[in-house]
Amino acid sequence: MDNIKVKNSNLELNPNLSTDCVIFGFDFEKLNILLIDRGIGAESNDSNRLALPGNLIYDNENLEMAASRVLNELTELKDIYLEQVGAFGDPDRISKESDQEWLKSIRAKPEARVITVAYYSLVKMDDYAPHASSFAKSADWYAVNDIKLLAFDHYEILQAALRKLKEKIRIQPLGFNLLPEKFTLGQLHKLYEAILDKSLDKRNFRRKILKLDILTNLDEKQVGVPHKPSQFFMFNEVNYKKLSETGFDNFGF
Amino acid sequence: MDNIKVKNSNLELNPNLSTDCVIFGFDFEKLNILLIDRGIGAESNDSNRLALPGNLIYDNENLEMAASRVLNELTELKDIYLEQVGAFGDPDRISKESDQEWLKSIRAKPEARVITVAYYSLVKMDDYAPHASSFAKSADWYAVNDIKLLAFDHYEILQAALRKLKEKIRIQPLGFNLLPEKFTLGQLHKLYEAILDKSLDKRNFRRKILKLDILTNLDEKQVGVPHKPSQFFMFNEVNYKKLSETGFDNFGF
DNA sequence: TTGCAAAGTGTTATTTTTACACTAAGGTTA
DNA sequence: TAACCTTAGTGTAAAAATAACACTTTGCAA
Repeated sequence: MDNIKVKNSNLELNPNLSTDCVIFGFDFEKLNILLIDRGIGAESNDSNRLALPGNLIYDNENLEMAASRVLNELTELKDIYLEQVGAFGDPDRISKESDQEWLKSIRAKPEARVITVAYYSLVKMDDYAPHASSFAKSADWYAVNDIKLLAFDHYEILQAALRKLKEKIRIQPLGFNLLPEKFTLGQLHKLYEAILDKSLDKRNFRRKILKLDILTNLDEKQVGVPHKPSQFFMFNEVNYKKLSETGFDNFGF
Repeated sequence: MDNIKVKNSNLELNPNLSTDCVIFGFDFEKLNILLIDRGIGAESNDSNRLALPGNLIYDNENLEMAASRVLNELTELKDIYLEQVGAFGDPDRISKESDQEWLKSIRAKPEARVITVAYYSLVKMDDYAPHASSFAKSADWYAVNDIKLLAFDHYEILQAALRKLKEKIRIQPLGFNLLPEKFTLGQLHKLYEAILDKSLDKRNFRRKILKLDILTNLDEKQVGVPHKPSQFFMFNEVNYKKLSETGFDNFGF
């Protein structure tokens, strides 16, 4: 780690290339996203203050490394699942006045044309405690569904990431990166509903997810819940990984 | 068009940003790709001579415009279907010796770090007659399955484009951009087999594709073929477009 | 006239999907 | 302590989709 930082700091940040991270987390209720507050604009409810965490890319970094670095600087998490969303490069994507104002405060060449390569990542919310970082005065989780506006073209990037995530869930198992080690089928069910943004029949969901053979029943019950306690499950890492690689043709909720 | 060219020529090509096009065509037998021959390397069968058409991006261009410009310079085709494959940006993606040699002959800063944004496009092969262009001494169609090696990281880009195309065919109708106006069900069948790289049951394919309600039977037969002549079909543009937008959940061959 | 090559056509068994409602367990409350 | 609330957990039947499979037709060529 330290080696890499030293190496990077000796090299130039490329003024034309940046990366932005769409960091998803799940709180057992809804899908959340980690955003930084740029701390400009008067209203505290001005969503334009919020932006995806991101930064310029060093010339010796590959794209995923750069995204991983941004994620790590912000959350101190390592080895996090990352998936490329795509490149976003409209010539005027950073030229809005409020965006330029902010860029001037943090960048050497705020007017340079920048294309950004966006990645989305899935993290366990418990693993992250919000705190500041080099490029963010503050960072926090926000419910995805509450976000209506973001800095730059970040709202568009978020929507693209959501689309990708929804596609992904159709052909690969999902949850390993978003849920704690032990979880209930109800929680997994809620996660799928949150990502797909629609309700799924409980019995059909259970039958289908169990047939995938990626879950291990821990024979351990919830305690202290004011209703029938649920069984805990964990992912069978071997089968989960196998299925991630092969994918499945039909998981068409 | 001319306006755009003039505007572009007044602006700088950004030395850090390029676009590459994976241009697919179908010859009723197999999937083909349009590649340029860099004309270096001794052996004529040295696939390393071949590269995806691509170029640096002007600072006032958005990414799709740039890809569209490259495609248009090469083929003189306009309004072609383009889909982003993603960004490719390993720091050493252009540093291979033979690649550097070529870059020196065509670029001002051959050593600059370049990330490329790749697009794939689907074109009717008949609409294109191979010819040279500003960035290509020669260009020709090659069978996708024969390609084992390309310049830079272009082979990797091709594979990523193929993956995307295969995913796409599962959820959207396809063929409009690859087939002539009139075509037979056999040709459409072969197209699907070529893209998915596996054989599909004839009767099941026909039933499924007809159920989509995107085809119009022209009540017109092939003539001069040494076997039972086939009916010609065309796409029903309205239904095709509608289905492109909604997509379908299951077309899981 | 025979042969060849691709077109065109249905049925059946299997699998997958969808829709749907009640009982069980534990804590909370009146 | 009984009634209540909340989530867990369970099965079936109808409908739809998929998969597997073989023979006849048409036109030209030999």
